[in-house]
Formats: sequence, structure tokens, C-alpha cells
Amino acid sequence: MLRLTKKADYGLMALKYLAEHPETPSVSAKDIADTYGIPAQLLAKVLQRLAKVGLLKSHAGMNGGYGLSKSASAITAFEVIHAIDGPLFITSCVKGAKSCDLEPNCTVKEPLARVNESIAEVLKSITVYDLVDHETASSRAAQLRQLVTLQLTM
Amino acid sequence: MLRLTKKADYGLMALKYLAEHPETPSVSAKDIADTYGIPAQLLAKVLQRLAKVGLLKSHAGMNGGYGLSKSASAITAFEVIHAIDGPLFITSCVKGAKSCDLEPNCTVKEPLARVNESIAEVLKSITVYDLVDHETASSRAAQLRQLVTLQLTM
DNA sequence: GAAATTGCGACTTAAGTGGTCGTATACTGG
DNA sequence: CCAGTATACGACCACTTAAGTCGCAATTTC
Repeated sequence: MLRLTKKADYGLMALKYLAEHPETPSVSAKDIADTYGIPAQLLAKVLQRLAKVGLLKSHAGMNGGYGLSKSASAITAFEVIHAIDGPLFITSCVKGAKSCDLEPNCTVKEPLARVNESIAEVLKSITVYDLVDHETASSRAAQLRQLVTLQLTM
Repeated sequence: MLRLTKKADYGLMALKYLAEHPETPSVSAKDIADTYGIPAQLLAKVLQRLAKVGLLKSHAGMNGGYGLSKSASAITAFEVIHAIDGPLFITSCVKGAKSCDLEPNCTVKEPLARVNESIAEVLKSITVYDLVDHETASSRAAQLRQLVTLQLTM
């Protein structure tokens, strides 16, 4: 399967929304949730986590809400996903510190760790800015160039 | 999270095992399961799926079992994962044909589809042969070179 | 002080994964 | 041709995780 959680989706959508509306300094979770038709309370929790790790700045009270705490181009998809879903491991055995408990030779783990790295680098190369629709060939090319560089220095 | 299922892990481990033991033309699911201490019946089902899509050839009866149906270097991790876990989608909304039902602007979907592509290419660049431990710098370099090429032609 | 909004924990429900069981089928060797 | 070994396959259960809800406290604005 290898899929993102909906929470991560929601988080990315919200960040994209904020990046697209720089004129409004603070948008409430409810406003964003209504825009996309997603559960407000669930989105609220997602945004709270993003605020907790410093990707968003929050403001309680009337006309409060959330705003990007830094430039959209400085926020990577990796940061967002990591903040919401925790560290990503492609292999199911490697969880935190404890390695494959009973199986001495989960021999596939080590090679797949490198695949994991590659995927992480891909996600690190995508920023919230990239999600916004200035889908030009140039931005795409720059993105790929960066990816290649990262792969080679891995 | 973004993790593989254990079934996929098992499948890759089994294929690696078969690649490491070319002298035995046919190995039973039970033998492989015992080697790694994984549930035999579960592995059996995994291998049955791999046989069904043609990655393995199976042989019932005494001294029966499974064998690679083609060279280890011709079997990609992508094929294996796809056969076991089905198509991989990084976004949770895009499932099969039906797109985001109620949400008209799941605006993140399209950019992430490209990320999905990249990940698929990474997995396609890893073969069962690569999983076997001839962990030399040269094989690693070749692998990266291939990856870069794929990314650039995406 | 009332309304709006974040912050946070507990809870419920739905879905997916991991694993087991039973049975049918196919092949091998004595 | 029979017994043993193995694949093939569907149904089923248990457990974990994800999705979503509820309730309440704290904070800010008007």
C-alpha cells in the first residue's frame, strides 16, 4: 500500500491553502476545513501538531487561527509528514530502537533502509511552495535537479 | 508512517533466499518460513500470489516448492510489492478509479502524484539481485546511476 | 462577560493487517 | 494405488491503527 494518512493529506492541504492566501495573516481551522469539506475537529488537531513543531504559528481568540511561521518554500513535505505521522519507515520491522525481535536475519531490512532514505530525500525535495499551482516546467526541472544532487551524495 | 506490509517484507525475504540458493531448484514455503521464523501459512499465501503473477514458478507434491521464474536481477522490488500489496498510492484519497468523492479540491493530490511516481521509480530500480549481499561500491553506484537516469527522464 | 478559537485528552467506530483453519487439489515415491 | 508432501484458496478471527467525535479548559477579542 505505502500510503500517507489522511491526516498528512489534510495537513498538506491546509499548508497549501495558507501559502495561497498570504493576505490573511491568520485562518481558523474551521475555515480551512469548511473550504475542503473535511472534519473541522480533526483538522484542528493536525494543525495543532504542526504548530507544536513550529511549522505554524497559532493565535487563539476571535479572528484567531493559524499562519505559516516561515516561507512556504522553506517547509518540506517531509517535515509535515514527519510532524503528523511520525518517523517513516518503509520496513515494518524496524520500529524505533528495537529491531526484528525474533528473526535474526531479517536480511531485507538493510537494503530497504537505503530505499527509505531515497524516499525521504524525495519528500524533502518537495516544499509547500511546490504544491501551489505554479506548475511551470522550470520549477519542475529545478526540483528534479535538486533530487538528483541529493541522490548522488547519499 | 508510509510503511510496507509484513507480507511484502516476507515476499522480498523469500525471493532473496531463493536468489541466494540457486543450487536448489525448488524450495518449499515451509522451509523458507522455518529459516526466518515466520508463519509458514502466511508466507505460503504470499508466495502463491507471487507465483500467480509469474514471478515464481511453483511445483506441488513431494520435493516441490517455489523457484524464481526469471533472473533475480530481472525482478524489481516494485513488482513484488505491487503483486502482494496491490498498487501503491501515496495519497489516501486516490484509490482506483474514483477520485476524492466529496472534496472537489483535494488540491494536493496532483503534485503528490509526482512524488508517487518518484517513489515507484526508486522501487523499480531495486532488484532482488540488489538485495543479495554483494554490497560493493560498484553495484551501489550502478544503482544510483540508474535512479538518476530514471528521474531525469520522468 | 460572551463569543470565537486554540489546546488537549479520552473515547468510539471503522478499516486494514497479521495470522489461523479447513479443505481441495496436485504431484512423488514406494 | 495409496500415503505423504506440497501448493491453492477461501473463510474466518484477533489485533492494531486510523478516522472521527466529544467534552472541557485556556486564551484572546469585542
